Amino acid sequence: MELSDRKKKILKSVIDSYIRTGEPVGSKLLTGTADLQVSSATIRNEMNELERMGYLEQPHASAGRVPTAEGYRTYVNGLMEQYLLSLEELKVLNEVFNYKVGEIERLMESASHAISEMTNYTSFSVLRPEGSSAQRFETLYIDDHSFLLIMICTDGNIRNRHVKVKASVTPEMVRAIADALNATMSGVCSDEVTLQCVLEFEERLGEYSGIAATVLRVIYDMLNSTDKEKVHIDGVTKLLSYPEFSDVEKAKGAIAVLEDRKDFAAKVLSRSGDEKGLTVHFGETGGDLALPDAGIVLQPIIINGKTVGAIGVMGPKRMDYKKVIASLQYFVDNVGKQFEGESDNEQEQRKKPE
Amino acid sequence: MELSDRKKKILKSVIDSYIRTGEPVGSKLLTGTADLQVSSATIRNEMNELERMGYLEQPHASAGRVPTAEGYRTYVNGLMEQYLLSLEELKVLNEVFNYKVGEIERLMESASHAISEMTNYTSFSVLRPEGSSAQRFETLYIDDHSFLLIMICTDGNIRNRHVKVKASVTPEMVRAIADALNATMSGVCSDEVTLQCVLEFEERLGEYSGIAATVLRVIYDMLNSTDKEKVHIDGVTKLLSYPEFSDVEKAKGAIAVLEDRKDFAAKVLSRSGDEKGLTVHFGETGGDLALPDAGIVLQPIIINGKTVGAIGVMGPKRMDYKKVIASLQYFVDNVGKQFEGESDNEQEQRKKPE
DNA sequence: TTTAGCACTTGTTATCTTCGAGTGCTAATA
DNA sequence: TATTAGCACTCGAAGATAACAAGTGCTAAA
Repeated sequence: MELSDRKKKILKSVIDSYIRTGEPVGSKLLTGTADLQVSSATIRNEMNELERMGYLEQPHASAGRVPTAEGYRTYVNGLMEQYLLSLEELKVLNEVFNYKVGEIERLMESASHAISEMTNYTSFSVLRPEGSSAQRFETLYIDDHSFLLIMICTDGNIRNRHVKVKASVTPEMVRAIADALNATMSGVCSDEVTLQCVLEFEERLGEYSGIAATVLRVIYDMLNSTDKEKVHIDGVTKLLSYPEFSDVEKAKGAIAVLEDRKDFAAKVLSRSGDEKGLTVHFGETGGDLALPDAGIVLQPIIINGKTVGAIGVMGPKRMDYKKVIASLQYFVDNVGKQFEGESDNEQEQRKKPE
Repeated sequence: MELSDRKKKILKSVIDSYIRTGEPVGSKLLTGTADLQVSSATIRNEMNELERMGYLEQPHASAGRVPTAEGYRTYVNGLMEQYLLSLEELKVLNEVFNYKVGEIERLMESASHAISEMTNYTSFSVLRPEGSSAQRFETLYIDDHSFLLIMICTDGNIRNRHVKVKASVTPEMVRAIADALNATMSGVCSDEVTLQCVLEFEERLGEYSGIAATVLRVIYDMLNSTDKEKVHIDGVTKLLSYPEFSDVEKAKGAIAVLEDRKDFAAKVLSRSGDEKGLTVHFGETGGDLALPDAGIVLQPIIINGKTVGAIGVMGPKRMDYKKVIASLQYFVDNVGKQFEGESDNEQEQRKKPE
């Protein structure tokens, strides 16, 4: 059923007010608001209908109205006005782009921090695990007792480790290690490292085989760490400032969801895989991201058609969606600009917003 | 003033009980406890004295006694018995050593996680910023559009970045970059990069100078990120389970201290610099680590005489110090074994605890 | 269709009481 | 002299009660 113009106006006013104060809003409060030139009684009637239609509800019989999940949904999908980021806010966000060059991971962490600060909600960023396998290995001689072991993955990502050993190493030895690795281990991922690989690797090392065990350990660790979700969380305490979380149990519930990083990352990423754009999850209706008292806004980060992760905000259900959405969208738009087209740093430095 | 044996026994019993239940403990409760064969009246008298001596206090006139900071201090410094880690617990901790080879950073993070799980308190690990300057640069050609830029610091640490550029790169170009960097930038730290350096670097790049801006940006970022404290926090929600933090404001206070990572790291590290061993901070008396309701146990991590960071636990003031201390000490002892003597992996793999 | 008026509902807040745990003190006891 | 039983006292926690305020739905009039 379509909402009349007046109903829309009232619904919007109720939600705006509720977002601002957190108090259930009554008919009298709305009387002067907006361009509603009607009495409180009329508003009461309308609110009554809005309640029966499922957009509002009463916490208890003699309180004002509070938006339902459905109410929030229609609010977000059209009722709310657009939020224009202030110059101050733009400056903060742009600084993120100025100082974090190239690396999406730290760029997202910084952005997450900035967004948490400017919205005053908890924010998070999640990076999709790589899951790719090793394509090529390189080594770099550092000094008598250490060398750098570099793994170049099939997807272009790079992992490396500084390997320190008791025995003294030489540039030739380090080169031999790279050769042996490339001969035996290229293209494998962590569960494909068979005993045969290992033995062959040792054999190929020849006179240097004494170091094989150490190298294999490091390799094993590198292969495994590639496919680990990276979750960054910012501003947890902010959540605790809102009255909806003044009950510790509720606060614990919300924070626990974030703290179980592995599980949280899985949920966020599966959701970001399905949806290409920003999604909003209110309370219980968030599916696997269900949280009775919190709302979550989730923005997948897609670069060159690949979902590389997501960034988002968690706040009370009544959070300032327009501001949160504007911030996230500004970020993702600029990330796009910066990384699209074979991720070029140099060119983008000129284009980047001032 | 020395405490009589009986006073010690009573003080210990009070604290043991308070740690267990969180309730102020009264004289009657202690009657049957331990080997105290005296009436509640006698205990009352003793407790009265212990209060006047500053070891106990009453939350209000008609409640039981609660330990003061001084009480906890004497408890920790001798009254409490030693906690023996269970086989289960040893296994969990040892697994940390088994799976994280070599890299102190992730080893500490994993240990922090394990310790949080087994003690049920919040834990954290802090890494001292390096602050060293670049000694030498290396580059490694990856593909047409990217190369690896490696910075070897004066203290032996290594930072590196995968630099992606639009223009196509060649192995020779990449080599030229390394040479130019080594000629102009070795030995500098971030605030010593002068305009002169920059210009000279560009000049030395010669025909490749088009890439200078990108490289400099990355270098600048690397130089700065070296001296960033790394703080890892685990099990924040655990704190919220204790009644002393059932007031959100108190919980917020405690968590906020952890969340202001920069500030927290500074405090932890300054404290870890002064003290060589494990320290315990109770409530207000923690100096700069002051927290009205929380206790902190802090264990510096010292490798080859250098304080590289610290690991610690935060819980309610009445936390199970013996267990926390035992866990932290076990960890630090084994870290010592693993990394002492020019940090050798290979040798230690045999020694490491099973 | 709108509105003024009113009875009704219900959470909030404050006040008061009761209850119980625990104390300190005194006087008796070993 | 050290210990203990007994008791009056204190003070917070928990519960009951009442006053209050906010907000509603409904009715009847405009």
